[in-house]
Amino acid sequence: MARQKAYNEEVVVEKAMNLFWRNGFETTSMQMLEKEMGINKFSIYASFGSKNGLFLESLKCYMGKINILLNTLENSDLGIAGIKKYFYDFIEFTRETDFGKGCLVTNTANEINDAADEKIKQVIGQFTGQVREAFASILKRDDTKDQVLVDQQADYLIIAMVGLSSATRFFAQPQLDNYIENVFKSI
Amino acid sequence: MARQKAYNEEVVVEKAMNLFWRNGFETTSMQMLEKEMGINKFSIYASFGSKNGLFLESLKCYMGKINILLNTLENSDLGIAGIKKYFYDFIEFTRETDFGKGCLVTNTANEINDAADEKIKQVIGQFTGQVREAFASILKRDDTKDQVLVDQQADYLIIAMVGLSSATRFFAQPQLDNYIENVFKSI
DNA sequence: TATATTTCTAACCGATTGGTTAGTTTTAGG
DNA sequence: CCTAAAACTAACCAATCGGTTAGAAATATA
Repeated sequence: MARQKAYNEEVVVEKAMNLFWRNGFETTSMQMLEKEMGINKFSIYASFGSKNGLFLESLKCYMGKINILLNTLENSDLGIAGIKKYFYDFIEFTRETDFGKGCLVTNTANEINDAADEKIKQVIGQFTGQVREAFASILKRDDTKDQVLVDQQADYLIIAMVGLSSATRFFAQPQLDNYIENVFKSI
Repeated sequence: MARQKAYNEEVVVEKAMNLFWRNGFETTSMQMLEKEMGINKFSIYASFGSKNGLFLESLKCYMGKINILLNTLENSDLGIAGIKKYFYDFIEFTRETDFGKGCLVTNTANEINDAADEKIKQVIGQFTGQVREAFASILKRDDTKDQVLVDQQADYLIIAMVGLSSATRFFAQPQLDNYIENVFKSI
């Protein structure tokens, strides 16, 4: 009954996600988003309400991509070797984006302060918990490990993963390989 | 021959450093700095030239504090146990500042993009190299390790340290303890 | 083809950004 | 005590921030 949208929301969100990923939330201005998404500021606000709303959708888009890696992990029967493979897969995933900027969620957690938007903080917590649970569910398959050990190792691995996320931004592949091999030597 | 400064530059830099540490470079505005440092914008520009100049001095101030920990490490004869102690000392150091914000240099490295000020990028590189060398010099004291192993372990430890820096911001003490114990289990 | 509804363009909003400057206050040396 | 030099206050600057809005353009339905 009226004029139709000249853009697809999923498509433009992915473009926004890439820009946020490359530059961080604060550094990414509406001007830059207009250019990258190829649509006018009006359309961004019509579709996503605010810069925050667009960023939340971008985070969800990112998490969708990570979930593919997590599903691969959970469907594998490699045990701890599968988790190690996830670490390597994650590096490859971040390299695919042609700029090496680690994990968007970790970067966001590093950027925001306590006064940040509650929904964003919530998404960060959910995502971290989700990855930790994926690790724990794999570890739990080995019934020689009791729950205490599973929790300890999952806690260790999620922190090692946060470290890897930063490391992919500043260190070369041989150092990252060396890091991962050492991380998995201790479990 | 003229009016004298009503403030001490070292004192106000430390205040600026704390504000930058708490909020990051971009989020910290000149308004906030004026308030925290207790001096007028004019005086800040007279003493430090620019927001960037003030930030560089703040980074140097931070590194001076870390150097105290590194000196303690290099003067100890605890070997790897001394490096482990440095990890714990670092956590305590970040907790002392009443807001838990990890390592200012790591945070800065996470925040800036490729187009950032060259001097800042240089300082980050120098600092990372300095900490890595401190680790390497301790590892080298054990003459059962060859140079290749020393380099590998130093590379591993510097990445683990970057990870710890982020982790202090989001994880509680038991998880951090668990992380450190696992890190040092493998070397 | 007429109309109702939505999308779009582009100018605009107040607030805030980092940074500057004119003019006043202070103070040490002559 | 006078004066020159530095420190200070506070008003100001253009540019940019996220966000809004009036009016033109497009289009599915009647």
